[in-house]
Amino acid sequence: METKEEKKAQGDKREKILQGALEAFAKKGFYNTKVSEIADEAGVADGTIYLYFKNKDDLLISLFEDRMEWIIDRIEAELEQVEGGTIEKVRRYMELHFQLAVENPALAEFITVELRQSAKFIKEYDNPKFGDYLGILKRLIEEGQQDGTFREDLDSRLVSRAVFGALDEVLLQLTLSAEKPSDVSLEATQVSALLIDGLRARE
Amino acid sequence: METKEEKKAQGDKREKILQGALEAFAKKGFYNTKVSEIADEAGVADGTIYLYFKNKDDLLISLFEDRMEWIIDRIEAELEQVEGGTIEKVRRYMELHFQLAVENPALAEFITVELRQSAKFIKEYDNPKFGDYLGILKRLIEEGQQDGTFREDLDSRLVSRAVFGALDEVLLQLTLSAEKPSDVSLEATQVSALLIDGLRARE
Amino acid sequence: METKEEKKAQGDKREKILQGALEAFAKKGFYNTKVSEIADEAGVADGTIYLYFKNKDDLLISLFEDRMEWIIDRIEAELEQVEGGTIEKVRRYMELHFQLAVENPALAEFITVELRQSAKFIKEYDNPKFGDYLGILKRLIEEGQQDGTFREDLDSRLVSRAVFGALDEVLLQLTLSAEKPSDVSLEATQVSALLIDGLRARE
Amino acid sequence: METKEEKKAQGDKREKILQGALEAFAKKGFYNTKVSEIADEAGVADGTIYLYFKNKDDLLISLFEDRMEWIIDRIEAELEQVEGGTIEKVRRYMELHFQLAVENPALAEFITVELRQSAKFIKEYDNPKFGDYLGILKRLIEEGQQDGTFREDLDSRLVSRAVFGALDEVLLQLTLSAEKPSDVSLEATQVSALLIDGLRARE
DNA sequence: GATGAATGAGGGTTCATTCAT
DNA sequence: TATGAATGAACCCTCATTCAT
Repeated sequence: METKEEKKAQGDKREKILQGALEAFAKKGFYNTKVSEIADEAGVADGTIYLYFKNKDDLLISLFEDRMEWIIDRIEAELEQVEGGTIEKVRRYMELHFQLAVENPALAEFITVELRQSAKFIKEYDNPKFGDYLGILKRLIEEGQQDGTFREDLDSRLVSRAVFGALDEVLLQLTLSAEKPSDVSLEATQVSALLIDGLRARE
Repeated sequence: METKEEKKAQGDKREKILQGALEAFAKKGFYNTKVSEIADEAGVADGTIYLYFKNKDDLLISLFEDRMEWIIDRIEAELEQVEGGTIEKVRRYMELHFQLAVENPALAEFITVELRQSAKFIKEYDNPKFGDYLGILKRLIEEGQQDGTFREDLDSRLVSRAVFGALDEVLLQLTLSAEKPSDVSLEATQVSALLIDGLRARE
Repeated sequence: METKEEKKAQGDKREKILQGALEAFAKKGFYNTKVSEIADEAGVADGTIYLYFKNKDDLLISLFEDRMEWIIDRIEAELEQVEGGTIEKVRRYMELHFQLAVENPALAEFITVELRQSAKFIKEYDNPKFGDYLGILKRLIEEGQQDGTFREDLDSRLVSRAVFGALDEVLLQLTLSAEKPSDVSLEATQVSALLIDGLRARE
Repeated sequence: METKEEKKAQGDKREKILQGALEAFAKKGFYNTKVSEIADEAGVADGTIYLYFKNKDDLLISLFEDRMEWIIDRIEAELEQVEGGTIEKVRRYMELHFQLAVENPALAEFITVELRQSAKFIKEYDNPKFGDYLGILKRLIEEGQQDGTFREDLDSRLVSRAVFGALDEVLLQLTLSAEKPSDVSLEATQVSALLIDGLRARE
């Protein structure tokens, strides 16, 4: 029992810091956020952050890893529930992408805005979890190509990128607009329609 | 004559700074670039930058404005040459998007990576030129919807965003990969195929 | 019995900390040594140190006091064994100074390097034990002056300082050199020769 | 003219910082001196220090180099003036050692207290100028050994160390005592007597 | 007593911006 | 205009010390 509680207490503080960082980064961006602001947001002392993370960069990377992992788990769990063919799965994937964003606006802001910067400038970090996330979509597309649902003349890797980009940009726009939407089903439906029809095999 | 030469000389120095900033931002990102590095790259003194720009933020914004304007001019000029219907124009738009990126790799890196950050964190700046650029695409789509080429059930504003996102993400990927591609026609073709087929009206 | 054991246990832990501090200070110097490193070296928790010492300064001072006392006891015990006149005693004093250093290299590094700093910057501490150590030498010199062995035109306090300085500097040099000497009798002999001949009364 | 003035202005600021650092280090020691205190003492902004020195360590090292060089020049110039044999020169060397200390009390405090620490803990710095300073003494001793004035059974390197140690320790004591002496000829004479008689060849 | 996670004041260093030349 | 030395506010991170367990 004791070890479990200790583990939990530790995890709690680490998680509080990650969450504080997420809020802060979403609000002001990585480079405009002071470590002390993260500490404030998390309700810990500045120094405490350095008990759990090597430095500010490491905190950013850890936040990506942690949240992407959570997203991947959620998406994969939901996709398993889907009854229907590949198209239904892809549609659901897109729907979930938007839905998670609406449920977690700070996370959405953080990922849409910071992912690119960090991909490029945090040295020697290639964000494997993001690759995993894209991999889910890539596999769905390949499934569709194999079962004849999707056209075969498109490279699955390239297309998964393009689809992600489309979703991400639309989300960015929603995210940045002053009034945060509580419902994005319209947007989700339209973007799905565009992309799925683009993917569909023609006779 | 004299005024013109002076104007030109001025313009030359201003342009050298903008170009220096572009190179520097592309290489290291806005937040990791020192003003002195921009000055080095431009071959001017640090202080000179402040004769032409209010501050570092203003330099970033001016760079966006200037380069986006240039891109818009190029795209609009090229689109006027296009013979053929809306589909041909949209295809050409996408092609040009990639082509300009290949011809101006620093510019491509700069825009794909920095546009989002700056959109969000440079205070009170809503990047009107970027709106203009998207506007071109939006108008093409609306033309297509009016002449029956494109489906009418999609919001042109939303779709133009999605299309831009798809192009941009694919470009980012190309841009970040170690070996810079000299030819991206394959990628351009595939992404066009996906998106244009998604846009097409069905009978 | 129990109290004695407790006392001993206490003493053991206190001594472990002092020894850990000695090793650490010798290796990296007072200002470059973290309290946590001392704790590591001593095999105790960081907080434990504060049960035995008021703070890091106090630990330094206590270490001086303790080790100087031990040195003084050793020297005095050995000097009592010396058969022969003042000259023999002074020679033995110098010999012992080097010998103790060779036997306790960490202690030698610590004292040669840290004594001066601490003498000056640890507030309100005038290092009485060091005075005691010098006092032994001073008294030997005065004995020699009274019994006619040593010249009387020199101030014993000043000379004891000078002699200590000579020994200390030579030791510092030996201590800092890469290969730690296991035998320093040559150095001891030469320095003795120089200083004792300098002290000797002339007819 | 202009270049010379510029050079001088530059030199002036660098020198002001060195002098400020010297005062500050003498007063509180290297590790207890904040960079901002040095800046205050020098009458410059904190950042200015980093235009002239890489970091705080570099400032310390530069200060050693610069001041030791000055001392060496002074000593060598004075020794050239000495009429008389080796003994007179060694006596003068010792006298100058004390005299320079009295004339430059901050410098004396700095060198007596900080030299050892820095010798050991500033990484990869072996203080060549200090070697030069000792070299002067070593050469004088060797001269004396060759012309028969000094005994030949002592290693000149070792003895020069011992002599320096004796001088340095006596100086430290004078330096640390509350009332700064304006005249140290007594001390100089006594220490000279001790050491020179120790060095002298016997018939 | 013993622990070590948590604290938060403090300091070295950076760098956008200024201004005397 | 152009320069670049100088500025000093800002910030990341360290580490001596505390205290709940």
